[in-house]
Formats: sequence, C-alpha cells, structure tokens
Amino acid sequence: MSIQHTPHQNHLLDALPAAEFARIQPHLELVKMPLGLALYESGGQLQHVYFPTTSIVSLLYVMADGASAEIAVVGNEGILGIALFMGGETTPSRAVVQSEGYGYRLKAQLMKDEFNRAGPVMRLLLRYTQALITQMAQTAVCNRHHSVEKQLCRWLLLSLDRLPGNELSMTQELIANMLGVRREGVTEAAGKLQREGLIEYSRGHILVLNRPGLEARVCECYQVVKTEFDRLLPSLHNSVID
Amino acid sequence: MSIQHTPHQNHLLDALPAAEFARIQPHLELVKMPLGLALYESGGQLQHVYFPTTSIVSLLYVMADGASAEIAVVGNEGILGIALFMGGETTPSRAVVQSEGYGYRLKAQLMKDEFNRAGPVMRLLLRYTQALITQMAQTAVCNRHHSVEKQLCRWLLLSLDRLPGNELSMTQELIANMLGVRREGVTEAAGKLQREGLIEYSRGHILVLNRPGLEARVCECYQVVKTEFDRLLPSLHNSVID
DNA sequence: ACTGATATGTGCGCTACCGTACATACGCTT
DNA sequence: AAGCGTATGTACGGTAGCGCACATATCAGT
Repeated sequence: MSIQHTPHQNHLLDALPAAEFARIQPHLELVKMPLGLALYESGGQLQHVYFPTTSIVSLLYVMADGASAEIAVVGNEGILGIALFMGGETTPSRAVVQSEGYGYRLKAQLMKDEFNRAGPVMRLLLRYTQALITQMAQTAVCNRHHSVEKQLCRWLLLSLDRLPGNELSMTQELIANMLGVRREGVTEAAGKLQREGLIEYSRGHILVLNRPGLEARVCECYQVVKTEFDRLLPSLHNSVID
Repeated sequence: MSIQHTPHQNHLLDALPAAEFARIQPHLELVKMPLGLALYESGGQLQHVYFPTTSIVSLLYVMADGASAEIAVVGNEGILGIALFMGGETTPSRAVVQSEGYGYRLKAQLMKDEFNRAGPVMRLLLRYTQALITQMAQTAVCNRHHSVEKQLCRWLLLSLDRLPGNELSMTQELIANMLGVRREGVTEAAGKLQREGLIEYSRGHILVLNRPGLEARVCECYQVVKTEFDRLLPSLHNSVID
C-alpha cells in the first residue's frame, strides 16, 4: 500500500487560486525529507523553498558554544525559506527535519518570480510570514516564563497539529535540543505526563492518549499561536482530505 | 535652541528613492512620543504606522498573568506596524514607547497603498521585516540561554544604537519589564557593571562610559542582530547627518 | 542468547533567579 | 529644611533547571 502524494497536502499550496497553482505545479518536485536533514544552514544560500506535506521541520538557532533553541516549527501548513522572498536571500537560522516525511520543493528563482508578481501568492506568503512571526515571538516569551513541562506540552501540541494521527517519532534527546533544555529535564516532564496517562512513549515514539488533557495543562502560548494561524490563514482550515 | 525635526532622521524614510519619498512626505505627521505611550495594543486595529526618529519603542508580549517580555526594539532604523502590510492588520503584541522622543506617522491606508505598488517601498519594508524577525529569534534564544547580566548588556547596546549620544533615560524597573526579569536582578547586574566602570546611573539615567567594555561582555546575540541589520539594510548606514 | 548501541531513569550538589520584605538614597515640592 | 514619592540596594529562603555520573531498559544485529 503506497501512500499517495499530492501538493494539496500542503495547506499553502492548496490555498492557491487555480491559476497560480497551475503555473507553479509543474515545477514542484516531491522530495523525501529524512530525519536530521538540514534544508538550509545558517547564512547559507537558499537553492529551494520547501513545502512540507508529511514532515515537520524546525527552525533552530545554534549558538557559538553549541547551545541551541527552536524558534518555530513548520509543517504542512507552511513553507521554508521565507528569507528568499523577504529580500534577504539567507538567514542566521538552520532548518532541520524533525519528523521525517515528504514535501515539495520549488527552485529559488521560480519562487521569487512568483512572489514578484505581487498577486495572491505574495499575499498568502506574507500572511503566513506574519503567523510565523507570532510563533517566534510567543516562543521567546515562553522561553522566558514557562516551565519545561508546559513548554513540552506546547511543543507536542504544535507538532501534533502538523501531522496526521496522534503519534510522533522523536527521542527525548531531540526534544531537549529543540526546547533548549537538558535531556533529563524532558525525561522528567515526559515521565510525569505519562504517569498521568496523557501520553505514552518508548524509545523515540510518542503516543498522545489524551489531547484535551494536554491542552488543559499547556501554557497560553499554544493557543495564542494557534488562534493567530487560524485567523491569518483561515483557508487552510477545511482542506484536510489527504 | 529648538531641535530640528526631519523625516530623514528615520533611516527607512531616508533610504527611500526621491520619487517615493516625495509622494509620502506630504502625509507624514510629526508626533511626540511620550514615555509609556502604547502605539498599539495587542489585537487592536492599526490606525497608523510610526517611524521613530528620536524615540525608542519596544514590542512587548504581555501574558494573561501580567508577566511580560520584550521581543524586539524599534528606533530610528525602523517602523512600527508591520502587521498592516503583512496582511494581518493586527498582531498579538503591544508597542510601548520606552525612550521618549519624536517620530513621524502615516495613515494606515496610505501605507498600504504605497506597499501595494510593489516597488522600492515594499522591498525596503520587507527587508526591514526580515531584520526584525532575526532580532525576535535571537531574543528567544537569548532568553533561553543567557544570564541577566549578558541580556542587560545586549539591551543597553541595542538601545544605544538607536539613539544619539551615550545616555538613556530608563529606570531599572522598566528594564526589568522589558527583559522579563525581576527588578532586583537588574539592580544587581547594573550595579556590577557600574562597579567595573562600564556604566554610571542614577534614578533613571544611564550613562555608558565604556562601550567597548560592554561589547566585550555581551553575548553573541547582540552582534548577530547588528550584523544582520547592517547586511539587510546597508543604505541606512551612512545617513547620520541629523 | 549475547553484544553493543541507543534511549530512558534517577540521584546529587550547584547556581541563577524568584518572591518577599525592608532599608536607604535621591530629587522634587512646599 | 522638611516631607514625600520614587529609585535603588540588600538580604534571605525557596526552587527550577543545570552539569555530571551512573544505572537500567529496549532494540538491532550477529
């Protein structure tokens, strides 16, 4: 049983008017996105933009001493490589595949050309960028004020929203990297959630058993981000026939 | 001796081509920006965009329990109200005047019309927005990993870069609000910097005595942000004849 | 079944920061 | 010069998260 792939699995692509989609579609290239792949490195030139369908990608800042933190997460609702059309060509962040799967990519020049038509594609991408900005800002605040446990809940829910099903493949070590905390801190927080029956995990597989329970325990940051995505990109809401 | 005001004191306005500037200039309105004024509130409709000249404005997220954190700072290098042209009309952040002074404002609709010409104005604003994104992301990382003292240094330097002279008016209480830490934490860090002769302060006035000393002590976050602003907005560099 | 690699669990001392309470110092007003 | 409001200094116990060390558990391959 092979899984069917279509660009419509990405909500941004799916939200494009027919004419724009028809123009872009021939140039979309399906790519496998294995765990750990860096779609781009800090400061590197962007060759493509990526539209994840079944994968999740983290935007990470890595510091000189190796410490890192995730500033945003991008899945089937978004696009990677916004620096391309924002005019900067590159950015100081890294984009790393956090949950493997597939996505479509588009050559940098084609993306720029489409954007420069200053039509629906541009408007959609800018709205998405604003939603991404909100996510980054809320992450900054969450980093400052909230406990590891709350942040773990936020991270789980944000990831879950971007994947089908209620399972995700991710070791605690990797989650710790994303959150910028110790692995042991994640173990402790995850253990607590498991003891309370909200999640179940073993060796890199996390199953969410009680999503409302997680939502009851997460900080407000999750809801702020979700609400803002829904507000800015309402068209992405009902397109879930994958 | 009255101070002369001109829109060219704002680097974005100054960087506009003559034709664009001529079109916008008649609609610019000089406004005083007193300490504590909220240019816009979380979720509120934006009536104007603001171009600070001698003031500094903080983008703040305030949470349900009152805790807050600054996610970016905007001065004479930038603009407030990017949500307007990004398509969202509003944003979940607050913009609060942190250092009083002046700025110019432009009616929301005029700003949108200019942006929608999809010319130099748009390109400049998008580049600025990308620089702002970098600042927000780096703030998130800094919040996660760096000590209050390092963050204070970063904050002082970023503010100083946006003001003439080497002095700023700001109580430790307010700085604590920006950084999202206790006032006592700021007192301690500032006291240490003062004992080492890097700064001098009393009752809301901070004088930077040894800027290289601060730069030697700040975390990398400051330089990353500054470098990215310089890279994305090089034209703003030499326009310092106020 | 054995081995090695990887993932998770646990304990311990340490530090930065928090919350709180209160003391001191400065500047403005009268 | 006195008085008041605001800004800053200091102290103290409490705690979340860190760095480290090491124990245990699970999976993959031979």
